[in-house]
Amino acid sequence: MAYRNALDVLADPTRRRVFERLRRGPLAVGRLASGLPVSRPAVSQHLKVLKEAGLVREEQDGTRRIYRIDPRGLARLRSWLDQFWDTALDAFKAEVEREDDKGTP
Amino acid sequence: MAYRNALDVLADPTRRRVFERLRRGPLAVGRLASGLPVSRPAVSQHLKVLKEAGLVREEQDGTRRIYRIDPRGLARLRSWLDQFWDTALDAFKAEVEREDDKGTP
DNA sequence: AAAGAATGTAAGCCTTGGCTTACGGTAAGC
DNA sequence: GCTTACCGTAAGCCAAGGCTTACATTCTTT
Repeated sequence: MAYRNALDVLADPTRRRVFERLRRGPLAVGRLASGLPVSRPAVSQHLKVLKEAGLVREEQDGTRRIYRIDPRGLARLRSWLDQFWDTALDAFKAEVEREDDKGTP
Repeated sequence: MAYRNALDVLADPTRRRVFERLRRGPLAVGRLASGLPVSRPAVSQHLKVLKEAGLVREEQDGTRRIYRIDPRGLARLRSWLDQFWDTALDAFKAEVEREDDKGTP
């Protein structure tokens, strides 16, 4: 799969846990992995995917890599959902009104 | 996998296309499948998953099954993202302010 | 320069799950 | 009642991808 959007990326439970741990602030890979039931390399691979999707940023600090959430990735996901939200809700609303018309002739 | 949330479910591209086609209004399975590059049973399976996740509702009309988006599923996904959005953005904001403090002593 | 710490990468295994074909079931029309 | 339309389900195949172990790399420290 060449391109993975935010939904693809956040689908995996472990990757979601990684992402949710970053919610409280930046973390190094080691500290990130120490609270999860998978190995450190596994976390590293998840971070790579999250980074490619624009959901996290990376910053080097000596021998450590500090990861933090990139709000731009969140914004893209939010806008997708918002757009969906609007049209889907409009359709739903119109549908309900049609049924109301039938109910009260 | 016993329980699948909205993110898991909407991760699959085909399933996302099914869901997005329902955005414009209710559709029967056959019509839904006729615009997609997969077989009708495949669409049927996707609809089952979407239904279990509370993202669509089903209604019988003769021999046809009409599917439509269930706004409640969308609402759950939205609230998850909103909660994430708030805390992640707070952390990001506090972080930027710390760097500003260092920049202008 | 040598050693240690922290992380990314490669290779391989193995489960998950999406797709197809084949089949079963139910409702409408003749 | 028999046929046709429409749909869900079962079984099986196969690619995608997550995990681990082993190794390579880079930076710091002494």
